[in-house]
Amino acid sequence: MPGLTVLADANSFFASCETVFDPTLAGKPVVVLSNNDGCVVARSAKAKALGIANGTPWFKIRERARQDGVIARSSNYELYASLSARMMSVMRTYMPRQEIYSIDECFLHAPWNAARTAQASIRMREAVLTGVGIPVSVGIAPSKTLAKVANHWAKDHPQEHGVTVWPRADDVLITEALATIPVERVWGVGRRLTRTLQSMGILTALQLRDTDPVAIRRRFSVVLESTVLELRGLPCIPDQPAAADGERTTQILCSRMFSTPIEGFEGIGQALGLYAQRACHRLRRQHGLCSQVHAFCSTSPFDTDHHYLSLHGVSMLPDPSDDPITIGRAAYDAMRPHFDRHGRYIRAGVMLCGLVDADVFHTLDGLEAVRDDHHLGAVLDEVARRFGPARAGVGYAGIRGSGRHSGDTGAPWSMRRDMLSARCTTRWDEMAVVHAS
DNA sequence: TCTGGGGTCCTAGGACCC
DNA sequence: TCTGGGGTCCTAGGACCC
Repeated sequence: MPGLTVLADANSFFASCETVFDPTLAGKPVVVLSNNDGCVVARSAKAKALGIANGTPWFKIRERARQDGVIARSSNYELYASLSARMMSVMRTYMPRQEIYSIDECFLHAPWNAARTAQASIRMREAVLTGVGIPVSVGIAPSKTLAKVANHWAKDHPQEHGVTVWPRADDVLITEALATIPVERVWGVGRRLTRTLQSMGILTALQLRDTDPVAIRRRFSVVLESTVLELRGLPCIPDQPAAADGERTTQILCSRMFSTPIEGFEGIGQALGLYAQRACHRLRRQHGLCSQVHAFCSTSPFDTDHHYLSLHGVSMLPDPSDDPITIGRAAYDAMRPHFDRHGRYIRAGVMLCGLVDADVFHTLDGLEAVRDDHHLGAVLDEVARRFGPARAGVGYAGIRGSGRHSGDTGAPWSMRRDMLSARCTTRWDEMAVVHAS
């Protein structure tokens, strides 16, 4: 139906979240680090201006960054998820349909003309800024891909005041803008495609838009063909099914890097047990059962003194299950026969596949799921609901270290987050304190 | 010393069927 | 013994996203 696609995307979301409850960070170079304080995953505008790239390992730039006055924070996903939910709920009061695309961005459908859509977007942006404290940028266009490009344009051009409106794909101004945008900044064009496209002489978003879509489909795929059509203003990418509570995924993955390497199967077994229980918790939350449990672990690809090892095993469950003990044991059994005791492992993970709907499955005659007869999963879920995540579990999942974050088991390999901010919006004892004088 | 953690979709190719 | 064309389903792997 007629109307425009609106993409609202927070500016430097994680860094902005850190600033909401610590206003002393405003206007300063702030970076947020990945788990184990490994890489930079978000930068404030000032940090970007210092030339810090996303994905940079923190240990490589730490000294220099300190000299430059950069403030680093460990990632505080509990805080970010809470502020994301507030931001999304404010925005959906301004437009009739919202598709939450990631923690910091959503598509909105505006069934109006350009002027009215722009007005609503400006008000929406103001409401999020004053009500939640997060600055967002808005791109408005006939298709999602073009709205994404418009959103980048809004972020890169302060004179747009955070809202870029591109109502007609064939407008000469838009054509001129696309000519200045490198092809790798187009949504759906990653590193590999960029290289191939460049070798064909396609360097800008405009050149991609003006390439024959049929040729693109033959040479690449229907996905990239859609990208070309979307750049021409033809919407091809449908909304994902509503992101309601209990939404189903097709696989569940829980994996982590360790703060120090693990040698030997005992430690790997502990980690697999912990990750299996977290995956299992997510499985029950979406009312699913799984029929395959994958376990994997690997050594560091950066350790040139040792052979790189990447081990992977699968257990097929005789009957689909959501029981933490069954799934934990399956992860352990999947890895055991493949394990190489000579490795120094820095990562392990558990993936649940072959997911089926628990409510549908148990109605099938003659097929009995192994459904957590002892209700251990349900008890663990209730403990988590009342007291927060990771308060109780089997084996290492039931052990708490002295650190505040929920990933800390106290094991030597447990995740490190040395610069964690307070979870102001989800923990009574970490609420922000304001002094008046 | 120290390099994240989730997901989705598409395609090619093999197995199997008529 | 030899042999066609076309379809479906499944899986592994690749590419992408934030």
